[in-house]
Amino acid sequence: MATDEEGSEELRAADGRVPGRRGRATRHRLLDCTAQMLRATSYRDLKVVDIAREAGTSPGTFYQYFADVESAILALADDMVGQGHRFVEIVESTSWRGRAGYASALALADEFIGFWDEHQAVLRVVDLAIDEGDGRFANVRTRLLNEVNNALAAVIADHKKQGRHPPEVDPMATAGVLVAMLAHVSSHHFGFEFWGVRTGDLRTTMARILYWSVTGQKPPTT
Amino acid sequence: MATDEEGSEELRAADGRVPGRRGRATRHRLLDCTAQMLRATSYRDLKVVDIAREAGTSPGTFYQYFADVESAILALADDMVGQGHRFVEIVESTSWRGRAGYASALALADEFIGFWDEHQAVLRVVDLAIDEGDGRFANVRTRLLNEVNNALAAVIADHKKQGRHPPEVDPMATAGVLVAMLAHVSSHHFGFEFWGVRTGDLRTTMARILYWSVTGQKPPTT
DNA sequence: CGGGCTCCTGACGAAGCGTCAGATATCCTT
DNA sequence: AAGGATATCTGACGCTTCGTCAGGAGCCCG
Repeated sequence: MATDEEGSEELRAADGRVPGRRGRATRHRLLDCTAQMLRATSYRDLKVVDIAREAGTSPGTFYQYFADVESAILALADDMVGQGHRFVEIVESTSWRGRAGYASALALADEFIGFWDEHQAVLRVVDLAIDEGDGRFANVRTRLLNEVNNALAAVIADHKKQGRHPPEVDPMATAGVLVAMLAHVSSHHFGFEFWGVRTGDLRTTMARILYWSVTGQKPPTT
Repeated sequence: MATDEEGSEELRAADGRVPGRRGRATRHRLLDCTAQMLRATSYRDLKVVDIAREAGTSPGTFYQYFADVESAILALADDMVGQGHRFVEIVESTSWRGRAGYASALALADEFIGFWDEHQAVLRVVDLAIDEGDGRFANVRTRLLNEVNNALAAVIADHKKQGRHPPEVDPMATAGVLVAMLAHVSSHHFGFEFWGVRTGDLRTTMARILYWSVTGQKPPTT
């Protein structure tokens, strides 16, 4: 079904063998150095030789564990996917009614902004690779956001069932657009400073749009 | 003040001279081939040699007019900026009240989706280069969207003055988030098919969010 | 202690980049 | 219309980075 390549059970080296203790340690060291150098250097300037040297090994060794630099970053991104659950917990924590609901909206905006700040180095490469048409990274992004998306869609569908949304509201499309907004604005919030817009204002704005789109009600005045 | 490099008045070749008739023709031919090959090939696989050969010339000639492939695409992107005016016309065409306003919202969503489909090859590289921290492309994107952004902010500010928005609404931040949403969803609308969301649904969803965020009113039922 | 497996090395050929000295085309002057 | 000056083009070259591979070093166990 799925390729054996990055199979979840067995880790394989380039030559097909299953790495032992020493091999796994080297692989891990290479990943650490990749992550560390990704924060300092621009992704395009990340050379295999440099990573290998930083990890105290040689380029040949790097290629034993990863097909290229992107594959190494893909592994880093993969480790990040599980943390997408943080978003779901916020979405499902309240009924989204009244002030508590608006607080959830704010919390969700905060969580997105914080998450993107925390993982910006890796996430930037994810977006970059997706723009270049790399399906492996599109898959990672989908897995990261799928849960929140579905959770949000469920809440919206619920509100629709209670007559708070007109029939033409599509819960899945609405959730998708909201998640896209959250992810993209979080990713580029520094770029807004050109227009004199501070992150705090973006946070409130996104929370208001979120609250209205989910509940169909105006946000409570603060 | 600004660099003379890409000065709006005088076009310069690599050696500093102002190109004549033949030179400008060659430059134009190179740009055309770049645009054409960008649609067929992935940006990463775009080689200077290939572009030059396609244009019936040699790599040396390419470097006479552009520092690298990115610079050529930057020139293409620059030519696109002026068309951003299409968005402004829609924003300013009505008072945003009632059905006519909602029609504007729909039209704006359509225009964004259409524009991104039309220029996807170049816009993809723009986003890509921005993610890599290239200020020249960030500048292009800003110039492309600045007008709509300001126009939208003005409309929102107007509605706020009329008491349709609470004081905590920041027109500039709201406009920024809306434009970000429009641009990003338009750019990735095919990616939504994973969730079974069709472009038509995205269009309606964005128009609703747009209408509410601008006017503070629920969209009229269709 | 030695055979066999695991793991690592660093030099190498391929490929793309950007440059430059010289060749060619075009224009202008007289 | 010839001839010189300027504009434009060429393609081979040196450089860098990439990914590979044949062989060497380390480790474990009988």
